[in-house]
Amino acid sequence: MTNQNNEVTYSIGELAKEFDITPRSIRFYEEQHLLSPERTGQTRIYCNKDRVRLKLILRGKRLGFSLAEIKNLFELYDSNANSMLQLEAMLQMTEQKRAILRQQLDDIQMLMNELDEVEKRCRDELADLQKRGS
Amino acid sequence: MTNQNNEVTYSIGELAKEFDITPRSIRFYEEQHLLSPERTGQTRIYCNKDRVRLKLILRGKRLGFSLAEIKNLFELYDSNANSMLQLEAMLQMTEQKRAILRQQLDDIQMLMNELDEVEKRCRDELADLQKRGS
DNA sequence: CCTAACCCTAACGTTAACGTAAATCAATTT
DNA sequence: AAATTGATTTACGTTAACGTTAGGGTTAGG
Repeated sequence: MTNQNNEVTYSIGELAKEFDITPRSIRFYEEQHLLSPERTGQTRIYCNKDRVRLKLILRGKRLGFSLAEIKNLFELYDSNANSMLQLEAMLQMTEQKRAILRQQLDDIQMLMNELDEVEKRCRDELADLQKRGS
Repeated sequence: MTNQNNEVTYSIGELAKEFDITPRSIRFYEEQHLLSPERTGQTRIYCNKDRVRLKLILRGKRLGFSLAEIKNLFELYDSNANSMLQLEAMLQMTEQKRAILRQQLDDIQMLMNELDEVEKRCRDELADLQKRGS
């Protein structure tokens, strides 16, 4: 659908289907102030910006962030910080998040290596079985 | 400490302190069959293998895996799968986990880019403030 | 007019991963 | 001997992130 400004809009059901979650979840994110869609009467109307937000929420979740932390990141991103103090606090925040992401990169690298090992042992075993079997 | 075989061992408190978690958590992991330390009387005695396990648990957690999934990975790793069916199931599992990790790598990359943006905007703003201020 | 497919609010239920409190025991320390 | 320290079990409490149920409104189609 499109609204009066000819922008694309979505119903809650459409978004739910697209991202494979339930409407309940989307409403819950709103309750937690991670979304704030327009309304026509009672019905929620999501614009493209809302859709992007939702995508970001789900990405954050995949990375193990809590909804509170994700909200935190949003505020950081939206913030029109104007005092030096605020700005410096923000730089600290970004650095903190960066550290977490670096740690995750390390973790992923190590886990991948272990999966390689498991897989190799597995393939060797399989080859062995096939030899004996034939 | 060392046990009768001259291997290094740890108390629950030592491990808790080392990894900055509570003994309660460690006991809980045991309850969920992620650990199974020796005992002397009632007291738990952790060997180095247990310590490595614990480290792996925490790494899994940082990556957003549930304890059940981590247990799953352990079984996969420990498994002496001997039938072709088991081995193939295992290969499927590793591929599945790999897909998740790849997704996370993507997610991290994107989030890092956004942090770059936030930081850049922030530094610009700061520079601007300093100009006007001087 | 009915019902099917949407939407809504309100509120209680559920699961994972521990936290916390109570009561007890063993080894040191004072 | 008394107190401190660190271990144990048992069991109820807690938080996050929804699931689920109940009750109700509105539009399109048959």
